[in-house]
Amino acid sequence: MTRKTRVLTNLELAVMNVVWGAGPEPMTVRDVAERLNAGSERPLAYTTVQTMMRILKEKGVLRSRPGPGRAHAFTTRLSRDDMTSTMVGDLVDRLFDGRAQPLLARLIDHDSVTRDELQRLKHLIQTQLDDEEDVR
Amino acid sequence: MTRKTRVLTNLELAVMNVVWGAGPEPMTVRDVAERLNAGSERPLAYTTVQTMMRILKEKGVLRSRPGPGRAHAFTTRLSRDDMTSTMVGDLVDRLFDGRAQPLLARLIDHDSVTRDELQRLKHLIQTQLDDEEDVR
DNA sequence: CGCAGACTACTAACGTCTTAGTAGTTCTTT
DNA sequence: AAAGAACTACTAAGACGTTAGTAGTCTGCG
Repeated sequence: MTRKTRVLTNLELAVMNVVWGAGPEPMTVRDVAERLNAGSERPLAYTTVQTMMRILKEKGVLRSRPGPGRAHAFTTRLSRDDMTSTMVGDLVDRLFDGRAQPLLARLIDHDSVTRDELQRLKHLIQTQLDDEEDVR
Repeated sequence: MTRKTRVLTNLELAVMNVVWGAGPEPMTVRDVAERLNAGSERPLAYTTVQTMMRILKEKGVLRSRPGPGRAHAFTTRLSRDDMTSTMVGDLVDRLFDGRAQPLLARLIDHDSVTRDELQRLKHLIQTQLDDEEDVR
């Protein structure tokens, strides 16, 4: 019952943010559930988290081995970066017909970025341009 | 039965791309269905498109008035830009905790952008920086 | 050893998305 | 006026997402 990976939904992403955020150590369902529910007014049931992690495994985002005690030890199979690429790519496809430039232009235009960040981006772009120069 | 607007799904987006792409003239279900199915190997049923447009109306993306003949004339209530903002914002929230900068950095880094486009972006950023200078 | 707790696997129910059919109404054409 | 075409409103069904319950199994403690 392999699912097509594509994009993660809200809850899946919430779970994965916990797993990714915890570094490379494997996590059990309990680990994730606790961190996820820490300070939440509407905590999710243990079994809900468990179901999510099963689905994430089916989607190929998580992998599991027989873990500590009777629990499963889950580790990531796709990095946050991998998933980010997929999801940003998906959005770019859907909204901008696969072209990244319009997305960038709009992000810069709509003052979602501070002055400082703009400066840093400019340098980043310059670096990128220089790098390509070298390659040539 | 008003639906929460948030994000458009694939098919909704396909329909809206037709409507947005047609300029400001109102469109009927038939108009959209025809353009949508033009050159498609698996055309959608007329009623499918109709259902989509009803949902888009419920979501506040389309509006309709008694149109030509017995049909409804649909016009957009949210521009492509509005929707883009919503959806990009949603992605940024979900993936980057609301910060646009990491998204930009990643787009620039992952050579999804040509050299030419980078140049243009640099200018865009410069303009943006200059503008803010003026404001101050 | 026997029980309580922890854990998994399975199942369920409801919502929304996708896709389309049916029934009913109006317009046009003969 | 009758018939057919075009159009809408309503309904439906399957897939997936979200949320959780139940049943069954293992393990550690008294």
